[in-house]
This record gives sequence, structure tokens and C-alpha cells, in this order.
Amino acid sequence: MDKRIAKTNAAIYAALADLLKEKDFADLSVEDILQRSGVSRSTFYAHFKTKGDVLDSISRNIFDHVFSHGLSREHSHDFSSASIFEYESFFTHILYHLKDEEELIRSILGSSCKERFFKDLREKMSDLTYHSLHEGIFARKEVPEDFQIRTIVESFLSLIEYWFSTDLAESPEKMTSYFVALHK
Amino acid sequence: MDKRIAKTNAAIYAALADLLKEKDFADLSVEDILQRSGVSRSTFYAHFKTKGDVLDSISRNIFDHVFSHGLSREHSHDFSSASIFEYESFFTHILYHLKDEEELIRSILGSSCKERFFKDLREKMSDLTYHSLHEGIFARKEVPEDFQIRTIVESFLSLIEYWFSTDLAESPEKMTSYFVALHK
DNA sequence: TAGATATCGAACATTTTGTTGTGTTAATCT
DNA sequence: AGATTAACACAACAAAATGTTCGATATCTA
Repeated sequence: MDKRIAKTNAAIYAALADLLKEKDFADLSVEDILQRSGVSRSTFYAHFKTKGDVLDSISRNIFDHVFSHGLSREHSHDFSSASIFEYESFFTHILYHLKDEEELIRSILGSSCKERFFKDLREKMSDLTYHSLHEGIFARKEVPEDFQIRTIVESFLSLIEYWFSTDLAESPEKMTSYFVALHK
Repeated sequence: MDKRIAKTNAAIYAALADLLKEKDFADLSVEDILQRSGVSRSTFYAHFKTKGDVLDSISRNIFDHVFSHGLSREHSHDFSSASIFEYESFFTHILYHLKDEEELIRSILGSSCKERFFKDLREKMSDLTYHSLHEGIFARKEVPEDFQIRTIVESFLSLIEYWFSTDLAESPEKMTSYFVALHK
């Protein structure tokens, strides 16, 4: 990939991350990003349509990384042999990645772009949970599967929010055990 | 209250609700609201600072209504005598109210203002759940109380989203039973 | 090194935001 | 019912943000 593009993207990503420490996503403008990043207007619009585009891009970068490291080695790609242990260790795995991005994630959790940022993770977690339910993990026949999946995924998002609200006090392993305790 | 104010507020609320059927909250401007409502710019800014203010106002109207009807008669104000039955019937009660606002809620669930709109409900549900946990309902000692409250509240929000995704197919009572099944 | 292309910077039209002032209309209060 | 009060529309405005276009310059890739 062209070094120039990589540099510009990095500058824009950093600028947005920086701005999110100061103000809500809804209150910041493309103009702010231009000034903070030093990237020119025309260059910005050559890459992104809106600030939302930038956020999506950051989100994709992070979660692609999270889901590529991990799934292939530690976890089976097809879930034919999925177990509760793999499901659990995958949660732990995600939490470690989020810890690596602590500052950014903290800003996002405090901003109105939370929902949008976690869209990718939500979808991937839904797939994962769907397969796990079919392996019998957490499955409860009394409620519609769709609803149970939503609830479990949302619960994991809650776990993340709670974890950050405690300043990452407990280990990822411990947090995962809390999660499992509520759904087993 | 002054009839004129009531009228302009109603016009602005209706305009926003109408616009949300067409575009995302993030993509609509105060300008749009002015044109759609027929309210003049100066009048708008006499009442609201931003479009977010309007949303907050709509949200407050709905949830004040939800929490005033219901809590005083059907439910005890102090939760000293709270029971699982009261907790459940309260969920049902909320769902009925949301059904009354079906069109609006549907628009909001499909828009980026979801989080903001449900802020009030989240807080009130958290209080309610806090008290219920202290009555022993749903309580699990293995996990931090804060986390459990978050999870239960988020789970209720998931229930709402799921319910609307099915076009309100099941009755509020049935939906509540699903909810309880996941947490008992 | 040569060619391709990403960037800059500046200019520009357009939209949106938020404020202010004046006259008119409609509600409230007694 | 009449006087007072306050909300409203309209218009004008400055400031900020959006989004596009251009040619010149710098930097990458092959």
C-alpha cells in the first residue's frame, strides 16, 4: 500500500481519536479533523465522505484485527467442534484486544458513536453466538433463538462497558467468568 | 400552559418524528425541522438549542408519562414490598406504552439516536432493577451488582428491539415471560 | 529514472447555524 | 371585555461547515 495513503489515514485516525477525548462525536466537525490532523480538505474528501466514514474505518481496522488473530489458531474456523471453553476463551481474547486500545475505547464508550463503532463487533458476536447456541451452549428452548442471541451479545457489550467503568480493574479471565455466571 | 407553545412544540415534535421515517437523525438538520414544521427559526431557537434537545424533550414526555401512570397505583412507590409479580407487570406496562407509540419508536430504533432516546428509560430501569435485586429477585451473588444491573437493563432494551423486529407479533405479557425466562 | 498519483493550498458556491430586531397576533389575567 | 403580556413570523445577518474543483508540487512504485 502507498506510504502516503497510510500516513494520511493514520493522521486522520489519530486526530479523531484525539478529538473524542475532548468532545462528543456528534459535536465535532470534519473541519476539526482537518485542523487537528493537518490533512487538507481535498485530501480528506478523497478518502472519506463523512466523519462517520472515518469512524467506520477505525472500527473495521480494530475488529478485523481482533477476529483474524485468534479465530484461525486458537479457535476452529468452522464451529463444528466449538465448546464452552472455546467460546469463553474467545471473549477473553477480545477483551485483551480492547485493553490494547484502552484510551480509544474509553473515549468511544463516552461518546454518542458507541453504537456505530461496535456495529461490526455486534454482528460478528451474533454469528459466533448463533453457532454456540446450536452447540447447546447457553441454549434455552423456552425463548426465541433470535432474542436469546441479541440478549447474550448485548450482555457482552454490557460487560465491556462495566469493565471500562471499573478502569479495567479485573482481568479479562475474571470478567469472562462473570459473563458466564449470568448465562449458564 | 400557553396554547401557542403547545402548538409549536407539537409541530416540531411531529416534524422530527416525520423526518426520522426518511433519514437518520445524524443526517437531518434544524433547517429540515424548520421547513417541515413551518415554525420560524427564531421561534425554534427560543425553545431548543439543538435537534438533540428536541429529541430529549420527546423522550422525556414519553417516559414521564410511562412512569407516572403505573408506579403510583399498580406499583408501590417505595419498593419495600416489591415482588417478582410487580416487577414483571411493570415491564408489561412499559411495553404497552411503547406499543402506543409504535411508529415513532420504530423510527428511533432504526436511527442513530436510539441510545440518546432511551437514556431516561435506562436510568429509571436501573433504579427499579437495583431495588428488585435487593428484594432478592434475580440476585446472583457471584457477580458484581453493578454489572448485573447493567446486564438486566440492557437485556430489557434488547427485548424491546427484538419485539419491534417481529412487528410486535407477541403480546407484552408473552414478551415479559421471555425476559424472565432468561434471568430467573 | 520515468510515470503515476497522492497531497496541498486556494478558491469557490452552498448549506447550516445561531443571533437580533421589529411589528403582529393571540393568549392570559383581572 | 379590555389591558397586558408574551409568542410568533419575517427578514437580515455573520459565522461556520460542507463539499467540489483546480493546478502545482512532492512522493511513491515499478
